[in-house]
Amino acid sequence: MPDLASSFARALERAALALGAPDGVDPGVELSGEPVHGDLSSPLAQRLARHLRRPPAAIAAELADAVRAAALPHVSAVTVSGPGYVNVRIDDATFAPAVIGEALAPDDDRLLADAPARRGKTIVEHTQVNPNKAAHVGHLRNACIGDTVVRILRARGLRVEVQNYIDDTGVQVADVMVGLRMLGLTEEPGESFDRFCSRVYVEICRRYEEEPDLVEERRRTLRAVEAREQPVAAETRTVTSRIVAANLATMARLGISYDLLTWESDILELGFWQKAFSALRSAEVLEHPQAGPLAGCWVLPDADAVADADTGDASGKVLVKSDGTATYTAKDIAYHLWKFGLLGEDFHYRRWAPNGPATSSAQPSPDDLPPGTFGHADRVVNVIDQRQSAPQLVVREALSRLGYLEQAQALHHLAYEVVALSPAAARSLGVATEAGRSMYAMSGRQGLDVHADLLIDEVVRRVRAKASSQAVAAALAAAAVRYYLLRFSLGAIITFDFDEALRTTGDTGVYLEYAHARACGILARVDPLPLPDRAPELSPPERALVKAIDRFPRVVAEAATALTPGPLATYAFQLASAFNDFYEHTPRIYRIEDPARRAFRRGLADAARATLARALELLGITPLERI
RNA sequence: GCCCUCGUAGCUCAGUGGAUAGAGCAGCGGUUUCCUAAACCGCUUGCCGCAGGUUCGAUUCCUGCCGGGGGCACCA
Repeated sequence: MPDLASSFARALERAALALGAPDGVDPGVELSGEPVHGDLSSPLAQRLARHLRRPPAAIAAELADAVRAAALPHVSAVTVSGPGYVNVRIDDATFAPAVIGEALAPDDDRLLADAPARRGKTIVEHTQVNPNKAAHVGHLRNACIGDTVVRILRARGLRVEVQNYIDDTGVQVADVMVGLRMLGLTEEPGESFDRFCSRVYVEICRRYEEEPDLVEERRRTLRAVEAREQPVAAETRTVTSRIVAANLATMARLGISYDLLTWESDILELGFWQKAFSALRSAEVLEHPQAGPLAGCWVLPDADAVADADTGDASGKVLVKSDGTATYTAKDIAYHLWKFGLLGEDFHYRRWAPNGPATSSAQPSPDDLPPGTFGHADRVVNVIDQRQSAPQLVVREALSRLGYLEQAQALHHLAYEVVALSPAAARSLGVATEAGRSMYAMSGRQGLDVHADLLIDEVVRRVRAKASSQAVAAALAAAAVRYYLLRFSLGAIITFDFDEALRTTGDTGVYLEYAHARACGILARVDPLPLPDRAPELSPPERALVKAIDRFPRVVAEAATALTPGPLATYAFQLASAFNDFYEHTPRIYRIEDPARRAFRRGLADAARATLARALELLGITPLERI
C-alpha cells in the first residue's frame, strides 16, 4: 500500500493538472504544524496561485473537492484553512491498524516502496585510515557515515560494494617503517600494534627535526616502497597488514565491515597508473612543460586556466612528478577508472581472513577469487572529508576529459566536516589551551588525537555498571558512539568532547537502546494477539506514535536520495521519544481487560519495536532486547 | 586574493520556501505499591550573524558585509 502522504500528494498533483497547472509543481505535503487543521497539509494552492492567476483560497477549494472525490483510504475529512492550505484528516480507526500491519508484515517491504530502479552497482569507498597508526574518532566518523549510507542503500534494494582503500605507499607509512627500524622502541605490555605504531609515528616525526639523517632514511624508504623494491616492499606490506588488521578490528566493534580492501601498492605494482597515464596521453589532456616551476612534470591543466598556458605559466594538478613518480591523485584517477570498469586491468583477489573481506593482490595465488568479481560500478560514492574536495574534483575532471562524462556525473564525493577537539579534550591531551580558541584540530602526527578504541573503551566503562552483561555494555557503547557521530549534519564540525560523547541520557544512542529494550519488555509480558480491523479511539501519544511509525519509509527514502544519515538518526530519536511518551502515558497493556484494546495496544508497541529495530539496524546499531 | 563551508536558546545541535522555529544538555521544581526512572512531566530562554533583493510568503533561495573553520603542494 502506498503511504497516505504520497497518495495525498498524487491526488493533489492530478487535481492540479486538471485545473491547468504546469507539470511538476511539488505539492509539499507535510505533517500539519497544528493538529487543529488536520493531519497532513499541502500549500499547493498558494504555489499555483500565480500560474493560474486566481486567488489561492479558490484553488484550494477545488483541490479539496478533487481530493474528496478521490476517496483516499483512511481519510475522514478534507478541509481548507488559512491562506489556502488543503488538509486531510486521518481516520485513525482504519489508518492505525494499516500502519501497524505493514510494520509487522513478515516480509516488511516498506523501504522498497518508490525505490528507484537501478540495475547497476554502487561502490561506496570509506574509512581509508592510513595504515601507519591507530584509528581516531575522525576516522570513526568517516566509517560510520559510510557504513550507514551503505545500509540505507541496501535497504532500498540497491547493489552496493564497500571498499576500503589502503594507502600503503605514502610518506606516513615510510615514517613508521623508519621509526620501527631506527628508534628501537618496543611494544608495552597490553599495547596493541596500531597504538604502538601511533607512538612510533609521533616519535619519529619529532626526531626528524633534530636528526637530518633520519629524513634521508625516510626518502630512501619511500623510494623503495614506490619502486616496489624488495625486501622493503614486502616488509612494509607485513607491517601495514598488521595495522590494517587492528584498524578493521576497531571498526568491527561498531559493526562496520567491508567487501574489499584495495591496496595502493597493488595499483602501483600492477601498473594501473601506467595504463591510465597512456589513456590520458592519448586523449591529449596532459601538459608536459619544459620550463617554469613545473618543468618535467606531467600536469592536468586547470579547466579555467587553459588560456594562461600560452604565457608559459602552466597551472594545474601535477600527476607525474619530475622524478617520474605518480602523485596520490594520479593513482586515484587510475583507481577510479578501475572502479568504473574502464581501465582494462584487474587485481587478483583473495580472502583477507576466513570470514573477512576480500583483499586485492598484485600476485596470483592458488585460492584466488574469480576475476571480475569487484569493480564495474555504475555509480561511485566516496566518503572523504571536506578538505579533499579539490583533489576529488580533479579525479572527476580527469574522467570527464577522457570522455567518460556519464561516469564523471556518477562520481559523488560525499563530503563531511572533520572532528576537532574541544578545549577540554585538547587539554586532556596536553595541549596548552590558554589562547581561548573554541576548537583544536586533531593531528595523528603530533599525537593530538582521541583513539577510537580508547573512546569505545571509555564508554564501555561508563555504561558497564548498569548493564546486565559485558556484551550488553559493548553493544551500548557501540550504539552511543555511532549515534554521537551520526546525529550531526554532514556540514557540521563535531567538536569532540568527552562529556558529550560519554553521556548516556537524553539524545543519545543509549536512549534509543533503552526505548527498544523497553518495548521488548512490554511484549514479553503479553502474548501476541490478532490485530483488530478497527482501532479504538486513540490518545494523543498513540496517535503521535502511529504517525511516527508511518513516517519511517519516507525518512529512509530521503536519506537514501540525499546520501546522508543525519535525518535517520534524528528520526530514530523522535520515534524512541514517541514510544517513551506512549509508554509513560497509556495504561499498562497487561492490565487492559478489553480484548480489542489490548490487542491494538500490543500491536502498536510491537510495530514501534519493529520499526525502531529497523531504524537502529540502518544506523548500524544492534537493537538490544534487554539492557 | 580566489573557492568551499558554517553562523539558530546560556552550551551542543536539529530543522524547513509556508500557519505559533524545535530537541538534548545545563538550571529550578515534580513523578516510582514492580510492562526497565539510562524514563517521564512542568517552568525558564530566541533581532534564526547584519544589510539588501526575489516572492503572496524568507530562518530557508540570491547578492554584499561581518565572524569562525577549511582548501588552493612535484604531501597523501
